[in-house]
Amino acid sequence: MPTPSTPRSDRSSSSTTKEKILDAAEELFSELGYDATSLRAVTKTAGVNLAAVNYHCGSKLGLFRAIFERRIGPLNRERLAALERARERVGEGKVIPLGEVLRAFFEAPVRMAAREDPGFRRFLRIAGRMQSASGDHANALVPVFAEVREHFHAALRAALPHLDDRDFSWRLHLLIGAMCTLFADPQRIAILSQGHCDPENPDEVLAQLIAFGKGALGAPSKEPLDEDGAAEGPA
Amino acid sequence: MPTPSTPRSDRSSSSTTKEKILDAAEELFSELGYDATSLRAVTKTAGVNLAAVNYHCGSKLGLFRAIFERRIGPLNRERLAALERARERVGEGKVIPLGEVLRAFFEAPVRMAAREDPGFRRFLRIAGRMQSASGDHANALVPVFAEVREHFHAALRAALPHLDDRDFSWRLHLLIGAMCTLFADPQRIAILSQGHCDPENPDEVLAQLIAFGKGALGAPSKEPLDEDGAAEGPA
DNA sequence: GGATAATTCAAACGTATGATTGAAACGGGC
DNA sequence: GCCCGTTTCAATCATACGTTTGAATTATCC
Repeated sequence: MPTPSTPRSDRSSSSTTKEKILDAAEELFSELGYDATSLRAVTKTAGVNLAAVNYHCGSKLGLFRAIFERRIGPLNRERLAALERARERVGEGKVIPLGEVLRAFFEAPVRMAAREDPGFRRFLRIAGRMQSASGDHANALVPVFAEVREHFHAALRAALPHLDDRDFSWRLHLLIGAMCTLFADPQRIAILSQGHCDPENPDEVLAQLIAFGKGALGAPSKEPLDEDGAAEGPA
Repeated sequence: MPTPSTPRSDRSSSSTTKEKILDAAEELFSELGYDATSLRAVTKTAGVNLAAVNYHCGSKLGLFRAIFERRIGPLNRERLAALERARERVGEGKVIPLGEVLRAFFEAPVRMAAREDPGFRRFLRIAGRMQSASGDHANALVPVFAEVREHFHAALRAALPHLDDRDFSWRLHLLIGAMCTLFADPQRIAILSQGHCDPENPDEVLAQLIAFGKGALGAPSKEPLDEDGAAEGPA
């Protein structure tokens, strides 16, 4: 029963074995997926012994969970804090405007991915892929997003009184799917848009996500009866 | 070099070996993913010999491609036909309204998945997952969607003159991501919405996708300068 | 109905995987 | 300076994988 209380007193020389493993696994999982990544490839990339991952994480599934344990806390905290700031800004009982809620929802992951640490970007890619994955490793982290989801669900619901429950659920689900697709492979849009879009620019990504989300969530509830479905967007 | 010219004269008793393989593979790939599905599981489910898949499809990757070869033709044809019908409806040089283009884009997969054949639903699930997958099997079918994508790209572009190229590319990419997430796991929204949403009802799915897409794509190009991001959706 | 091609089958091949072992090396506390 | 808990390491286990083989079986054509 190894319960590493104080892993190392001196970690000046690079990093812990476990951190090296997590970094390597993050990289490989994000590029190859869970199944296609072998522990041998992980330990080789990390420059550690094969048995180290079982020692530090217990199993391959434990390694996957450990990746999330390292990153999900800061991300969730930042998201909820941003929502709280928005709530304080508008006042106690007031409804937070849609754009503000969406900004609070998108800003943390976008900004954190843009900061120098490439590990977080890779983590986001893994997380985005889990939206449409199955298996133990995917099921293991359903609860991990539950709290954030509930808070933003409530805030968005309040900002969208014109929608009934069904419309609201549909749109929120689709919007999260759009976000996850973006996170799952940011480079794809750079290629498909032939360079028009720059997924490396956090301001651009954020602005686009918010504009997209506002339009999608804020669209009218029931289709107006006129048949021509021309864009009613531009004021 | 087996080149099965006429596979079978009598196929009254159930189906061909290859069809049994494709059906089983479709089921397992859609539930477990490509890597987690073994040929042994496929052949066992299909009730055929293990070597049959290599005989009929060449390899596991060939099996994956064969699944797409069977389904993608009818889907693409139906989508392009729907777009063509919409084009004829509005007249030669006219711009097809956004809602019509979106309907042509979404209707075929939604309707085809709703018809009795459960195989197509599974195929859609596989296809949706490929949006955020990597590896040979995912790369193998990039060109498979190219033609449809180009046609709808052009039609949507014409319907959205108020957007610049960058905004347009962002929104289209995000919209396709939202759709793929839905196809990749239709049951998820039924669970997360606590039964409010019924992904089995094609009319509901179609209406929601179109409403979502119209709002998302049709949203104003540049953020209005007023700071409160209240929903401008409801007229 | 016999030759010929197409298909099915059981068995095996070589390799890769996740996990485990037990001994060796390391580290801090006294 | 020795002891003990922690960590590393090479070696190995059992299993699962995709693929291949060659013989047996079945369908097709003349």
